Amino acid sequence: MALEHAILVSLLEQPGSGYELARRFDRSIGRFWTATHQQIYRVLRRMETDGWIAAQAVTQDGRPDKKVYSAAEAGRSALGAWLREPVEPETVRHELAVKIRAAAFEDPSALIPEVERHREGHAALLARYLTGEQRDFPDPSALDAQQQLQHVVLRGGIEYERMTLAWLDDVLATLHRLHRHAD
Amino acid sequence: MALEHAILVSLLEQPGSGYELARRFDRSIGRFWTATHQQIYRVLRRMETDGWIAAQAVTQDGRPDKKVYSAAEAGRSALGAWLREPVEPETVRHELAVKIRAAAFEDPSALIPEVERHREGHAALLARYLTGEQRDFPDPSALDAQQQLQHVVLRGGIEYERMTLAWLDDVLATLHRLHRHAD
DNA sequence: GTATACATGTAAACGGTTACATGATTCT
DNA sequence: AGAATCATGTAACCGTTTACATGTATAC
Repeated sequence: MALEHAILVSLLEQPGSGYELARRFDRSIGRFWTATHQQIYRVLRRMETDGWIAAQAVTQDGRPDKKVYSAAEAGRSALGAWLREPVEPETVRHELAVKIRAAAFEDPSALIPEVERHREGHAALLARYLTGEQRDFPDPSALDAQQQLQHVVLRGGIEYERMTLAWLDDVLATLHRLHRHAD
Repeated sequence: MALEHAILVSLLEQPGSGYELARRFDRSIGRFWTATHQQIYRVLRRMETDGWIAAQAVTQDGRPDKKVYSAAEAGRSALGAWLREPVEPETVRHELAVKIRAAAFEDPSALIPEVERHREGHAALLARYLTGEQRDFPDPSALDAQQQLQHVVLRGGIEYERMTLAWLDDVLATLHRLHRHAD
């Protein structure tokens, strides 16, 4: 389980409320770990009970009050212990790949719009990553350790999207070829 | 959920028992969808109840009897309906990326052996994919539709591993650079 | 007036993981 | 004698998803 640890990293980078964390998980952290607000609130309560994080109530006017969490010493050392544990190989769940193999038993060209929609999504994501890279890391030679590590993770996302786009083009070419030969 | 559909695809490609399916999920199908035998047996029973698959008892001597499942008409049409549904974007769970960002709050060089172990795993997987490609698709111009679709999915796996290897080299270079500057 | 953003929760259902269980056969 | 392969299952637990719930404030 890494949701606790992803939350710890986010709170170490910047303290925040459950709501703010949920928004971060929709954006930067969500690139490599997704979570809904329900999960986040539940885990935050457990982490507070365990002393990994500390909450501070912040009253706001014009807006609901919020609880701002920050990482506590116990959380920091738990993160360190987790870092030294070996990573289990990630379990793969690639629905589109299942569909592509399933297409052999239906009309393969019916998948073309689906794959094109996927392709557009990945192209849009790549564009957002590249914009974010220029905004957040304009001068790669002037980054501290934290930023360099954030940047290398972002580069991974960028390369993943590039590879995926090229592969989806390959998939589309294959589907079109099968379509032509089915005529 | 796609486990049902992954099982259907596998049974359409080749009927088999729960045990045989579990082995396939450890190999070819496991490239893009993982499942343990417990999950598989549970889902097979549900699918049989729903009429998606049909079982045939096969008595063997020298070995335990087995139930060989094959896809039924209802399963085939369920697969077709699923194919026409839009794919939800996959939820990402990339534990190593969380660790890399977490490394900013610990000694980053402590992650180096971990990343190297990961790198070796991906290199070994790439080698297996390439061997499998040569064995199963020696002549890409002489493939039927089913094989072409299997091949394009395998090419996706190969490109994913290549990209990951290059990225892990990038990560290692970053960690080494941080280590040198920390001296 | 309607939609969106802010802010936090409960409850139920589902899917996946881990541990345990059984029993025969073949290979070393 | 012990390990690995074949073959199928139960039970408990945990994490994730989805639906429901509430209420204020701001923007259009």
